[in-house]
Amino acid sequence: MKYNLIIVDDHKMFLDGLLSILNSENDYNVLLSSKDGSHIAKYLEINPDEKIDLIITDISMPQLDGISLNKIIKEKNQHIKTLVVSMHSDVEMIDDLIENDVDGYVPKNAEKEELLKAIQTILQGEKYFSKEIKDIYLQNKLSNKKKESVKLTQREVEVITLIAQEFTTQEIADQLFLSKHTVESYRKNLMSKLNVRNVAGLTKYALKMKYIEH
Amino acid sequence: MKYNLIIVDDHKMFLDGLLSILNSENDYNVLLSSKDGSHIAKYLEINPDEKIDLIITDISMPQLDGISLNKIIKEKNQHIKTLVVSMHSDVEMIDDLIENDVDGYVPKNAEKEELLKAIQTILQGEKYFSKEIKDIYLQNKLSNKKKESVKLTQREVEVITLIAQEFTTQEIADQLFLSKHTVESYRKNLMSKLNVRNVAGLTKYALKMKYIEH
DNA sequence: ATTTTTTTAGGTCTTTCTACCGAAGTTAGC
DNA sequence: GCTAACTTCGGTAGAAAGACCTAAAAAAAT
Repeated sequence: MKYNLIIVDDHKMFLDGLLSILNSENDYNVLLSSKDGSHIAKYLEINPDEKIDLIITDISMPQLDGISLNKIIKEKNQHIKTLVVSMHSDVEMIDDLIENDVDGYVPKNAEKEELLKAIQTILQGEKYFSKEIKDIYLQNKLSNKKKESVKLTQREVEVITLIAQEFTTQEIADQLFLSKHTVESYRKNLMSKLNVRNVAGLTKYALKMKYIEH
Repeated sequence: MKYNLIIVDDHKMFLDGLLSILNSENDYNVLLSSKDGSHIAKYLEINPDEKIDLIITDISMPQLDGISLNKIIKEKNQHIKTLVVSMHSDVEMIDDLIENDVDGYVPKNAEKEELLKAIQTILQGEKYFSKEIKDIYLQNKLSNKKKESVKLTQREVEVITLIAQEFTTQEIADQLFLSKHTVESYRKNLMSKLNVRNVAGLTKYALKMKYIEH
């Protein structure tokens, strides 16, 4: 009896690669492969009785991102396992995934053997997170004991967004109907909260958090 | 007679995928696959007589990025064709690649068929750039007629890199053994060249061009 | 209901940035 | 060889940013 898999990745070529790796194994039957998470969500809705064992998914996808897709999957089909294969290894993302009950995470620069091991482990009911991911996660958790999660308030996000959009303090003050002193306070607090030295640091943070587009 | 290929990509899994795609074709013989561009550079130096037809490479790689690798390849081995397979589709990057005589560019979300077509086309001595790439390129070139290609000098790149790394003018001056006036001149010229207003704009540009890491 | 956080704003002072100016030696392109 | 671009440095001056401080009303959390 073969396991039934579904693969989602918007990089078609990667999808092809994964497919040929899995097809060369005898245990797996790839039911469906798609470059769009929303297809999968619809498929699950239409075919509730289909026996699916594992869904392998990327994180960044155009229509429906991997995290949301995972949420949708797990909401209605707790028995379906999910494995994320991605090139992003931010702590925030890993946090997000763990909270959403993902069963495993393997970076795209992992070896083929590791991927297969991850699939096997997960199908046996265990979790699989690759060493790199665990390291990043732990290291960050340990070093951030005091810092805790740096959370910006709504107003702070507004200000840092405008700063990263190259507006001057006065312009930001005008736009938000604030005193320029207030905006300066925000900038100061932002820098100290985020532990950066100047606008360059704030801009990088805004980009990382996707407050502005690249 | 098979064609000899070399593949470079730091995403091991993608590499495996590419390999299995190419191995399923009969015309190609993958001599070497590596996740590090510098290996390839060394290999070419050690084996100057090896007959290599095509090198397929990613752009963003840890040790030696695709653009630099391409430059090294083309400097000593004009007969070797190069195909870039990447997920980045910025105009600047495409510009860079064309200037460095890359023979083709296919995005990672392309179909397997397109990849094979690209390889065939290039091996026949023509260039192959996928439609998406050509579109992005043309659209941007047309809208940027006046801007022209903004080229930064080596020194300018050094300065903008340090600016984006949150160093102050004085610190940059000290590091580069320049007067702070000089550094200020550079910053001013950079802003006017790149048409940005301040450090935030410079930082975003530095990130886009990957002068610094995210 | 009380405490904490957020939002707002002011002052002072130093440093840095940005905008102008000019200029000279070096390198590279034509 | 000439010209253009690059690299370097200087001055002046004003705007903005960044380092300190305090503080109070509003909102959120406990």
